[in-house]
Amino acid sequence: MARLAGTSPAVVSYVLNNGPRRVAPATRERVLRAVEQLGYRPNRIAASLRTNRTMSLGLVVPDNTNPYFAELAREIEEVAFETGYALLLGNATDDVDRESAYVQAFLDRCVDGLILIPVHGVVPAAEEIARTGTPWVVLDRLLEGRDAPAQVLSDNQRGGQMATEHLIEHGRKKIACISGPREMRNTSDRVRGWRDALNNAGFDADSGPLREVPLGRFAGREAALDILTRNNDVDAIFVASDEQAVGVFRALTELNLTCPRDIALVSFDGIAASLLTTPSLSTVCQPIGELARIAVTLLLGQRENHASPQGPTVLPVDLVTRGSCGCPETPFSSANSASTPGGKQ
Amino acid sequence: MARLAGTSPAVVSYVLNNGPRRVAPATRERVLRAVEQLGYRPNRIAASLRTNRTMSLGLVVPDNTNPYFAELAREIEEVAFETGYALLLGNATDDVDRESAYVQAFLDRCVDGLILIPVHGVVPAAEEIARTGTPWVVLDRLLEGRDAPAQVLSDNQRGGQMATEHLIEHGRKKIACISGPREMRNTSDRVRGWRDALNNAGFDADSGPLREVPLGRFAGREAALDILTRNNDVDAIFVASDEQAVGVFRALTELNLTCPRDIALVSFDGIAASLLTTPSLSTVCQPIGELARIAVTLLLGQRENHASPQGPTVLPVDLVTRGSCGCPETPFSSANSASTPGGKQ
DNA sequence: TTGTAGGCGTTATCAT
DNA sequence: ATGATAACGCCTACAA
Repeated sequence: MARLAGTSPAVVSYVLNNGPRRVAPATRERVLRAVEQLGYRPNRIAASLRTNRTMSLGLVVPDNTNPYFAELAREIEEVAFETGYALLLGNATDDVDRESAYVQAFLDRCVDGLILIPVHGVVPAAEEIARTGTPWVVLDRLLEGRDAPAQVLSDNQRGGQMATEHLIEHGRKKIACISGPREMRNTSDRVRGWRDALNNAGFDADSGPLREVPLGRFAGREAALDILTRNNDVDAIFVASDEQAVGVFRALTELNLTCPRDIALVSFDGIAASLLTTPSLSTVCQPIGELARIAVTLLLGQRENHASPQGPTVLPVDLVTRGSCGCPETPFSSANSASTPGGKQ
Repeated sequence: MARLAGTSPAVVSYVLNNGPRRVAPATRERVLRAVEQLGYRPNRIAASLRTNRTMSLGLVVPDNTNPYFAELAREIEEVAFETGYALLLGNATDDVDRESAYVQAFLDRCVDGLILIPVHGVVPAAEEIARTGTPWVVLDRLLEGRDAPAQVLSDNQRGGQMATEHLIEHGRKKIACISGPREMRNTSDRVRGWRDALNNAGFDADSGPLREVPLGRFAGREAALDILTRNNDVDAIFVASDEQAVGVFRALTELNLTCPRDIALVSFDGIAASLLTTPSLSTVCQPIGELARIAVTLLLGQRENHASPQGPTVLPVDLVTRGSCGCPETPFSSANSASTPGGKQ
C-alpha cells in the first residue's frame, strides 16, 4: 500500500500519475520526497488489475534470426517503447502450433495488443484472440479467412514486377525466380509480379524456372544450385528475399559463376546487410520503419476507437539499384552506413 | 471472479492449478466442463498480484539486429518458453541510458528475472535492480564493479589465442586484429589472446596493427580498409566477431584482395551465417545454446536458492576451420545447413 | 484540498 | 471435500 509520509494512498496515486485529480503543490512535494527517500516503486501489476491495461504488447515472428524480421522487430519495439509499451517477443520457429502457443501465452498475460507475422496464411488462434477482445494486427502477410483483423504489408506484386522489369531492361532473357513457400501470400504476390513483368515483356508464358522454398539463406542456396545446374540458359534471378539472395551468392561461387556478369540478381526486403554483400544487392526496399509504425498505430487505435479493420494497408516499395543487377556499384559513403543502411539513395 | 457452475472460486483455482488442495473428481469434472463452456480464462494479472510471480523474464540486448545477439536471444527465449516464462525484449541500441530505461521498465513490470547483455562494462542500473531484489544475470560480458551478479560468458582469451595460433600455423607473418570497443571485456579479452599468441610465437611485441571499433559489419569494413591501406605487409586478420568479418570481406573486394590468398581471416562467434559466406568463415564458435541455458538456469536458481553469484561462469570455445583461414573449404552437406549451422564439424 | 472505502480476480487460510 | 473470506497493491468515486 502506498501510504507515505502521512498522506493517503489516493494522493500518492494522483501525484505519480499526474491525475486524475489535482493535488496541492506542498503535498505533492512532500509525496515526491517520500517516494525518493523510501525508494518506493508503484506496483504495476496491481495497477494493471485495476485498470485492465498492462502497457505491454506481444509480437510473434516466424524467426527472429532472420534479419528482415529482426529489423522489423527492432522498429516495432522502438515505437512501442516510445509510447510506453514493453514488448513480449515470441519466436514461432516456423511452426504454427508454436505460434498459437505464444498467442495463448500472451493473451494469458493480458497484453494490450498483439502483432502477428504469421507463419503462413492461416491463424488458428484467431478466434481465441477475438474471444478475448484483444486488439491485433497482422503484419507482412495477407490472411485468407474472413474474420481478418487489421493488416499491414508492402506492395509485393508491384515490387516483384519492378524488380523483374529492371532485369529485363538490363537485357536479360531468361529470368528465374526463387521465392518463399507458396502458402505465403506476400512472397507469392512477388511471384505474381515477376510473372506479370515477363508476360508484359512478351516472354513466353512459362519462360522462367520457379522455386518456392523456405525463407533463409540455406534454402536460397539450394534452390539456386538446383535451378542453375538444370538450366544453363538462365541469366538472371529475381529472389524474393535478401536472405535467400545471400545463399544464391554462395551458390554462384560454388558453380564458378559471377554476379552480375553471368547471373544478375535483384532481391526483396532492403535489409541493412544488403548494402555490404559482394556485389551489393539491388533490392526492392520495404519501408520497414513505416510498416512497424503503422502496425503499432493501428493496434493502439483499435483500443481507442473500437475501429474496424477496413481492409489491408498496403505500402509502396522502392527499387534500389546497386551492383548485383548490373548497375554500377554505388561508391560506399560512410553516410550510407551510418544513417540509412539499405534506405533510398 | 471465477465462480463457475455453483462452485466457489477457490475450487476452480485448485482444479486449474492442480493444487494445492485436492478436489473431488466429480467437482473437478464439473469445473472443467464449465471452464470449457464459458471459455473462461484465468486472469494471470490477478494471480501475479497474489503470488508475486509474473512468469516473465526481461532480456536487454545491445542490438537484436546483430545476428549473434539474435541467436542468443532466440536460445534464451527457447529455454524460457519451455519453462513457462515469457520474454520481454529490450534493445539498448548501444546506448547505456536506454539500457537503464529498459531495466526500469522491466522492473516496473515485476519480471521474475533479468538477463542483461550490457552495452559496456558498467551497469548504472545495478543498484536499482538490487534494491528490488530481482534476480539477474549478466551474459557475454564481464562486469567491472564489485556488486556483480551472476555472469556467464565464453573463454574469450583462449578463443582469441586459438584463432591467432591457427593463423600462425598457416605461416602468416603479420597478423592484424579488428576488435570491439576497448571497454568491452569480452572482445578485449580476445585481443589479449591474440597478443598472447603473437608473443608466444616470438613475434616482436607490437607486431600487428589493432583497431578497436564498434561491433557490426560497417565498422568492420572501415577498420579493414584503414589497416590494409596503411600496412601492405599484413597477411592475416583476427576479427573479434563474425559480423565485423563480413565487413572485412567487403573491404577486401573493394581493395582487390582475395581471401585467403592475400589475407587470411579467422573470426569469432560462430553464427549460422558464417557457414555461407564466400569463402566460409573460419571462426571460434561460442556455445550459444549453452550460454543461454546456463543464464536462464542461474536466474531461476537464484530465485529458489537465494544463491550468490560465486564468480563468472566461463564456457569453452571451439575453433572451426573452414575456408577463410586457408584450410580447405569443407564440402557443404545439407546436414550442416539443417541441423547444426555453425556448429562443430 | 484531502481522507475513506470498495473493488479489480486471484490464492490461501479458516471454518464447516 | 468444499464454502466463505481475507489479502495482494492500486485506482477512483464519494464523503468530508
